[in-house]
Amino acid sequence: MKHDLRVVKTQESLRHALLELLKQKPLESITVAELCRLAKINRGTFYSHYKDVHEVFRRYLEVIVEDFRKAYEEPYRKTGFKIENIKSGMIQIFHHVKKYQDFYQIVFDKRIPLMYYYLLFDTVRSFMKESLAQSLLDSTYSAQTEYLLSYQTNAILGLLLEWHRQEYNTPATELNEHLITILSLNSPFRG
Amino acid sequence: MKHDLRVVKTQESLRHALLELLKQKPLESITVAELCRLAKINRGTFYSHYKDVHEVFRRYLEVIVEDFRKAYEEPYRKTGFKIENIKSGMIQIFHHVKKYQDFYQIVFDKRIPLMYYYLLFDTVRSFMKESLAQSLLDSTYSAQTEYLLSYQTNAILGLLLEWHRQEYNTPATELNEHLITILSLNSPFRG
DNA sequence: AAATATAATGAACATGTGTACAATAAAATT
DNA sequence: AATTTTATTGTACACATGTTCATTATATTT
Repeated sequence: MKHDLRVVKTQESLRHALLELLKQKPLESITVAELCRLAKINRGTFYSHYKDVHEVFRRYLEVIVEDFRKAYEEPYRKTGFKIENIKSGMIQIFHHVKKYQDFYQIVFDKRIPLMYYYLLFDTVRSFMKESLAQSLLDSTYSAQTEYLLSYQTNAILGLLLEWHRQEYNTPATELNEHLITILSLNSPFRG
Repeated sequence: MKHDLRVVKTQESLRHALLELLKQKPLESITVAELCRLAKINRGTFYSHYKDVHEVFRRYLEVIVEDFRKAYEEPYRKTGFKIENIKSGMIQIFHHVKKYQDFYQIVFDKRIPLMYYYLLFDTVRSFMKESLAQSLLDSTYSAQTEYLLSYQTNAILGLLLEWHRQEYNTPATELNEHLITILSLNSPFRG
């Protein structure tokens, strides 16, 4: 009774229908009704699984964001958490975003709720926090640190935001260089 | 025929009704129908002025964001655009946000479209860009600069985001100090 | 295979959305 | 003050939302 086949079938149908509709129209204009029509799922059934169309998208996005986390982690792994030794070629996040450009275009769309942005934000921030905890003494950790973390996290997301505005035309490799340059100017965690 | 009194009356009624409803419930749950009922405005009339409830809020918020811009400008004015001489007491943005906390709580709510965030972002970024243009040679300006601007702009907004998560409990004066400390670590525009 | 559990369906209901249009009311213009 | 202009109203319509509940279908368990 763990994975009822009927439930699996229903959710797969809905997810598949959503991806199909996203090829045709923006997420914000997709209604529960048409999603159910296409998926051949009763609307009442939909509501027993999801609150709204966003929830279908969010569950799918969570898988992608997990991949984002891994991409973000990469330079930390490569440098053995000596992040000051980072090299441009180690950066994977921009390649990741480019790979899932269709999704990030939705995430950064002005009509879309902040919720997805926060999903990214939390992912980056929690990883940054962990890696900072390793390299910092407990005594130096303060309320200041929380703000510094959010400052730095959001700065990184600012690059993605700008990329989005440039319609993802800048090559990922160029963004890698930009990030390295910025990081060499801004080194908040040094000393 | 510039300012038809009927139009003014209608828009004032709707704005007043919105502020009234916001005392009771989140923006996302306010419907056009109930807004019109409270404002005693025909629903058809509503649609001849606004696309949706968000548009009523957005127009109101634009006034507040203009005040935000002035608050952001303050240290630049006080230092005569020698921003490296900034002192904690010159910073006004956090006082501004605290003053309009009720609105910023909405802007940063996870259910709210990114559009309002972009309103803030664009305000900060365009000002930063102007003030940077003054202190920079034309030749040093490049695509890199666009990314650096978005990086720095979003970093500042990261502080507001963290403040929101801390439910605005941190005193504004403490945030001033945090910002000064961070800026003294991060000085991307020096030299 | 039969019994049991439960997910999915279909129908209904009150309310909201977005649009259209003729009738009315209230402005601005003369 | 009379005329013209136009904003607002009332009504209607097709469709969407979110919920409820009895019925049916299809899993899982025995």
